Amino acid sequence: MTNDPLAFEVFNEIGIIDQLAGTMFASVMPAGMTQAQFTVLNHFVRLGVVEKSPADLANAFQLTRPTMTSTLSRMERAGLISIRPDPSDGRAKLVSITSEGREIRENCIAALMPLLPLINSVVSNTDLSALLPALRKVRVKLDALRD
Amino acid sequence: MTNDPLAFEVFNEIGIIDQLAGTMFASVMPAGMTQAQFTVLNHFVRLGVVEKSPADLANAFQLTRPTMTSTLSRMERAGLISIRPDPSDGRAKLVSITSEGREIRENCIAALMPLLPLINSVVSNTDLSALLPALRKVRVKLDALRD
DNA sequence: TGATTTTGATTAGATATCAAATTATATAGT
DNA sequence: ACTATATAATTTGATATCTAATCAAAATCA
Repeated sequence: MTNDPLAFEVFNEIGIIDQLAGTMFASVMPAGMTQAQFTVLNHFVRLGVVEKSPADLANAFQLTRPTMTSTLSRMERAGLISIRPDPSDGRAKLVSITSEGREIRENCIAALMPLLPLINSVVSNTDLSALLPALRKVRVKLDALRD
Repeated sequence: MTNDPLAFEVFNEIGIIDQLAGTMFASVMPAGMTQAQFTVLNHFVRLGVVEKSPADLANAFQLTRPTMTSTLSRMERAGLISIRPDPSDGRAKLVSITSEGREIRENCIAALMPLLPLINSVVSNTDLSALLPALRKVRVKLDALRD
């Protein structure tokens, strides 16, 4: 039936899983919270980042700067982050997470947790454990290709 | 470092790979051609579909009907598909691929092919072969969860 | 039959994403 | 110092995607 090259089939499966996982994610998030915004909040908390420029954030997530501008504007309007001019570079800005942003992120994490038993009920941790290093390997190699 | 549950880490890797693959895909596609549109063209050719309603297509790709309406409109405007009223159901429509759509799809396939040696140069077919059934398994289970 | 519910498609209004173009500030080069 | 180039952010205009709301036609049911 599917006579695609192996790599395309793998990417196809990955695309479908990403879509399914994304739908599960969205279905439990608080109103208005998106994956893009959650990723930014998570970055600040998980890595203990205090301040970072939009350009650095765009690089970290491998998104274009206009995309970051757009997401950050919305997040600032929602009170999740704070943006100030960079005193040492007139072109740049510095983004930081607000305490409200931290709270919202905690809520998101809490909302995500109930998904785990659901996922584990159909996919064993054994399978996931086997998958993780294999996927990492592919990701790293593919990432290195971007040059 | 990353202290996430296994499942989240796996989904995270999958998300990154999907993004990287999507970028590679987009970089070789002819102007204006998107993954969404290519998927529709491919569906008609690969499965030998003659006519199918927008609702059926939306189901096949697990997208909402408004999303299909939007994509199909653009594709019709571009001459890739043809849309006619369903004579047997006054609400429905029937979509089919045009000969121009077939040609464009061939061009896309041809444009995609050079990616293969590039991918194979960093990821072995052995690794991909191992990954495919594992991913399929997860995809199927996750898909079944959608109920 | 007549009213209710379901289904197909669309429109409206979001967010995320990109490429191309613009503006402002820095940096480099001569 | 002055010009040319590079970098940061943004604006514009596109596509894909979603949810909610609308309209029309079909199917169900009372």
